[in-house]
Amino acid sequence: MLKITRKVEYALIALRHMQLKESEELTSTKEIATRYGVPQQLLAKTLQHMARDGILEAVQGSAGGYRVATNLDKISMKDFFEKLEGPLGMMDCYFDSDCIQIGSCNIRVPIQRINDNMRNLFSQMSVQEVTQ
Amino acid sequence: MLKITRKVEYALIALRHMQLKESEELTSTKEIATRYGVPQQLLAKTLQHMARDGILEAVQGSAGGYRVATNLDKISMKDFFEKLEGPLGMMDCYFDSDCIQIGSCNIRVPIQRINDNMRNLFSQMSVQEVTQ
DNA sequence: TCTATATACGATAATTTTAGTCGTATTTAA
DNA sequence: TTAAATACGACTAAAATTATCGTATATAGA
Repeated sequence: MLKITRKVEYALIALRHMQLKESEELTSTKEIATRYGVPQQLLAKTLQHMARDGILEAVQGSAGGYRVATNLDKISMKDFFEKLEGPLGMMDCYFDSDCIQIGSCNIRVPIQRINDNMRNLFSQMSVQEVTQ
Repeated sequence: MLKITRKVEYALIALRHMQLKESEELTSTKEIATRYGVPQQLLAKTLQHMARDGILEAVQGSAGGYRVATNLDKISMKDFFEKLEGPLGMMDCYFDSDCIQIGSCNIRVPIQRINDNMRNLFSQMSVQEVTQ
């Protein structure tokens, strides 16, 4: 429970790796995959995902690759998680309300309180803090 | 990602239900299962688990059941999670160090920092706060 | 003493989620 | 033209979670 996924893990590894370089320099999927022993195809999807979300800029073609496209100080870990994995809730009923038991559930409100705390924690933490 | 499990969910539902009663009164698995529409066998295991951990007291036999056996104000959500689900880490390497990539991993330390924050959050929150 | 109704718990099955792979298309530097 | 890169939907595999089964034991009450 309360585990981050490989997708997020690989994304953070990639961002941290890129931040060790000059900001204009490109990094290929292969470079990261071999350097950190990570499955290249899955990493590729993750980087593509981040490119779609505007976190990375992709350069296509033979000498292509990715570079950081935004100020990571301005992105919270909460937003980062949600870009990659969707809504951040400890239980689905935080967003979805189609749970049949919703009328009889006695912990919905308290769980939402916990969840607010967790979202708040990750709202106050920037990606930069993690990858710098 | 970052989801609590049904086991924890059912445990919280049960505790909250019991706290609405006189402290000596017993609650059976069936009572909670039918009241909240929760699978009885799985709930049973969860309650047994809590009994082993000293959170609940079990009374066997025909008119048996469970009652809260401890001061829930004194148990943090972190300890509660760990009793039910084991070590609370966003990545396994927080506890296990047999990851092959541990030498080349560039995010171990930052991830541990995040994890410390999360553990800290749940350390400061009592079960009572959630189930009262 | 018998029966109904509880808890106790290991083993197993089903389901869901996560992780990883495949195949193909497109882009572009050399 | 070729090699090496990104783009991406479809699919498969693996792992984790959720749920069930079967059996044993305890005990209140008829």
